[in-house]
Amino acid sequence: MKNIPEIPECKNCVHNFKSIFKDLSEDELNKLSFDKGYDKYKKGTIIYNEGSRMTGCFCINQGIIKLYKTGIEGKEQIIRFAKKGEIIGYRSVLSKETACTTAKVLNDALLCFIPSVTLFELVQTNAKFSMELMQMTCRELGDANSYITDIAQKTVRERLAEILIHLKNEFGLDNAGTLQISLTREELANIVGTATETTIRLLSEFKTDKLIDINGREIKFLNIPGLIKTGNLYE
Amino acid sequence: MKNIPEIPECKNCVHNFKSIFKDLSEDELNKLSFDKGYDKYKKGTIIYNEGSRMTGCFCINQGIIKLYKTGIEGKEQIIRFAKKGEIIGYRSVLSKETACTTAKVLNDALLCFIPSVTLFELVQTNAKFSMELMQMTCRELGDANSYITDIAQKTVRERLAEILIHLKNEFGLDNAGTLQISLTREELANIVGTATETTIRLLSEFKTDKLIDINGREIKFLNIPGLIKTGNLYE
DNA sequence: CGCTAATTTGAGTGACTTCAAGCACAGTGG
DNA sequence: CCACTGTGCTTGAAGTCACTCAAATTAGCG
Repeated sequence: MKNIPEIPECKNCVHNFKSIFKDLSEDELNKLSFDKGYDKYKKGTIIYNEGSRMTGCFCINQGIIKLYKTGIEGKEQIIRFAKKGEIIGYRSVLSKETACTTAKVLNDALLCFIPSVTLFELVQTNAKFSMELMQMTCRELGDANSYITDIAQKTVRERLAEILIHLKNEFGLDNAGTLQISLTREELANIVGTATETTIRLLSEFKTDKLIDINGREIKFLNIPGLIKTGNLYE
Repeated sequence: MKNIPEIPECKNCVHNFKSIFKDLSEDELNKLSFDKGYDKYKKGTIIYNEGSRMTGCFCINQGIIKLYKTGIEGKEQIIRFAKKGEIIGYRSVLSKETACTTAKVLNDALLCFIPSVTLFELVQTNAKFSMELMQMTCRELGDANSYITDIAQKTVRERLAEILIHLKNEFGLDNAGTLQISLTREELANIVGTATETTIRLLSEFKTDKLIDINGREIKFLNIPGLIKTGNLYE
């Protein structure tokens, strides 16, 4: 199991996706490459735990990471997923609090580790980067506030439809319309904030209503406007 | 209605509470004072609406502001309250998005208006201030994530107890143990994310259980550890 | 080794319970 | 007098429990 690819150079990586590091100078990118760690993580590995002190944040080079909080009686509440090009753990590093979520590998991942000092240095010296980071946080905060409203006011049915649309926007569909992230029913339930059985029943209903088609964990989108309507979105 | 007090000097105001502007230099504080607007707002006034473009943010010199989103069928979801020394609207200014909440005056308020350019200038030139602002946002994001988990997993009863404790920490009690913010049952319901009737019933139950005492809108805390337990907090 | 047997994990269903929303209406007090 | 509070009653959405079934893993063993 020792075929970790060569450590990627930040300056090559950064421009492939609209990375948070896109405003860094050549020198800063080189320094970042020099400072950072790099490792492979298998599915199911915990990258960091809720409540642990962070020594840096992670940039995802490959794979999908699930970020969740552990609530009453150990039930997980999924806060978000992070994919290629996104960074995780930055919130806790910046606020100097302990991690507010647990990060677990959903799809085998390659992660770069950016030490706290390096991140702070960049924030202090590069105002554009700092601004970019701030804006990302603000956007995330806006999303969180929206989700609070939804979870407080919408029915489970509406929320499930909404989450499906959200996952589509985040991870996309293949040519056949199949969602490009594979989640168990339980995970789906833990995003929506409901019981696994309820999620199963509602997915069946959506299938009956010809909104989606299901093949195991594959979810194929048949009627996107219908889902949007079911989720009470954009109104 | 023209007895607006003299416009407060930022340099005098900033040190009274742990303001976000505490790291500004004398010059920067003077410039801030010079740039800013100042006005009195009566209870019920809308300061800005969800979806509107922001031209600046507001710093609260006096009063309490209610920040809420409007959900399905106009039902309001209260996101937070802001009081003396806190700033509102900054998220939308920084992220250059439209306002994600509506801001309404709960208790007659005196607000300073900080134009966007002034805020951006400070962020660009004062790394310490920028850092402080970022940390505030990160903390708020952490809180939002926690609340998502609570609202998704806890019962209404637990959430109501939790909110009462939270309001206590935010607004304090007087000597008699009475909560120093006055909310209608409906507003309380709109924080918790439940129906007004349910809130009324639960408050009565809390009273029966000797956790609180109620006199109209006055809520007196009788058994704080009991409330903490009811809210499933710190476990 | 290869091929069952045993165990685990996830998906799906049905029956039952319960929490909380919704509706209607009666006070009440600023 | 209108907005807010409070109460009773009903209904429904969603949670819980208890299973079955299928597929995937792991163990066992000749």
